[in-house]
Amino acid sequence: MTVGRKEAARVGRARSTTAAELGRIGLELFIERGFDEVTVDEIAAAAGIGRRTFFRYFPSKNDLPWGDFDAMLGRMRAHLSDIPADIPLYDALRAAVIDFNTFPDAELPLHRQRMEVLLRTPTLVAHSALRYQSWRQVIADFVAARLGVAADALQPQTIGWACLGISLAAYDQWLAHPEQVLTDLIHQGFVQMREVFCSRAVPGDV
Amino acid sequence: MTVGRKEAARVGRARSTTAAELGRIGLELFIERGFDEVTVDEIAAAAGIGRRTFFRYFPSKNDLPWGDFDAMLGRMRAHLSDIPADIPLYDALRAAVIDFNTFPDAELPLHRQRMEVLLRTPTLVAHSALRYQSWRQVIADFVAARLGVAADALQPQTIGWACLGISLAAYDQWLAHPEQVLTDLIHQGFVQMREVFCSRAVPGDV
DNA sequence: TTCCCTACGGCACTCAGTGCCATTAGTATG
DNA sequence: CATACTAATGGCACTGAGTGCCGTAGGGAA
Repeated sequence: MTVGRKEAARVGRARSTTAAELGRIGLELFIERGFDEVTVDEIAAAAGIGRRTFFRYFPSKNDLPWGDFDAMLGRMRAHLSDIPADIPLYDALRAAVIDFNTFPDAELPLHRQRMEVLLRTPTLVAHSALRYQSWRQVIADFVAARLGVAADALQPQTIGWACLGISLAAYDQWLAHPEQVLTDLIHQGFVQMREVFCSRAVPGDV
Repeated sequence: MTVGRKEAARVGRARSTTAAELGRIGLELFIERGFDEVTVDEIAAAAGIGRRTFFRYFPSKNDLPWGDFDAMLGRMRAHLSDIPADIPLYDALRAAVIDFNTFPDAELPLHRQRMEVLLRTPTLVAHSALRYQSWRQVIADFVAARLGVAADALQPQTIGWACLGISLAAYDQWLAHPEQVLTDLIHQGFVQMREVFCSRAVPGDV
């Protein structure tokens, strides 16, 4: 079980590239010409590998633009578990979602382009639904632990959807209005959600 | 501009089937053998039409299980515009979402099977994202009108996501626990959303 | 060197989806 | 009835994603 940080020396033939490198090359092509205008053959050729090999690095063309999303989920999970128990759930969620979407200024331009591809290409909008499932589950697990209920119960799942929705609506604004600040938009989303859902209930509400 | 209810007599060759009929046949196969196990060729053969013709009734295999979703959206839009202006936004949304997902008892078993296919097949979960865009927009348009802001503004879009999330989380519970009542679950989702988002804010919250 | 192990990549195949176009089956008109 | 017009059908060929199979290349270990 050598979990060497680079596992520099392994048996067998050395890998000819990395998922990160392949992702960089592919994303560049997508940004330049549009997702649907680039074939897997072209990405493979640009990376100097065979088409068959591409599918050993990414299960599908759709997965390429996401980069190492699982690692990001891991960090969000870690961040959530670091939040003190006396912070109210609403504030904890807001902090975690904002943290998840906070990037160094230097990375913002590329992040914007990546999200432009991901959120403005119908094929990818569709495929993203599968990634969002894992994202929502991270939120749901946290909410479930806080409330002492099962992670697949209605409330944690509903809140998972709400947080996802706040994020995606914020991204949509951010892409349309580049002068705005992404994390501010997420904050506003949380506030505006509260505005609507905390309006006075009519009599008879449970 | 003859908008005859059946337009019984038109010029040109008569259609050999209908989208509804094709949808019925296809859905039956999907329920029986699973979405991924049925090819378009098989659906076409079962319906007695050519494969090429299938794609004139549905833009993709993924669209078949949805039936006439646009018509349902139209009804939701109509229902929303019938809601008196003095009903609070939260209550109006809850009523509309519940109404959208209310079906006669006789239709429930089939509806459950349809949703089972739609929500438990990864391919369709992904594709659904595109349908949900239109659904959310109906909600967003209503919220925007109520609040007097643009339909593509942050708040209407965020609330659109929230309502979608409440619905889908409720459907997930409903599929997992057949003894529960779908519309009750949606109601609970609205209540539970409020529970979390209306918890006391810490000082400094805008 | 030889062995072993792992990654590579070519090939052939399935299936979704599309453009093209000849054919079919209707209605309208003389 | 014959002809003209119109719209749907469906066959054919093609592109592109994704997969199983398998021989080969390139690395470390004995």
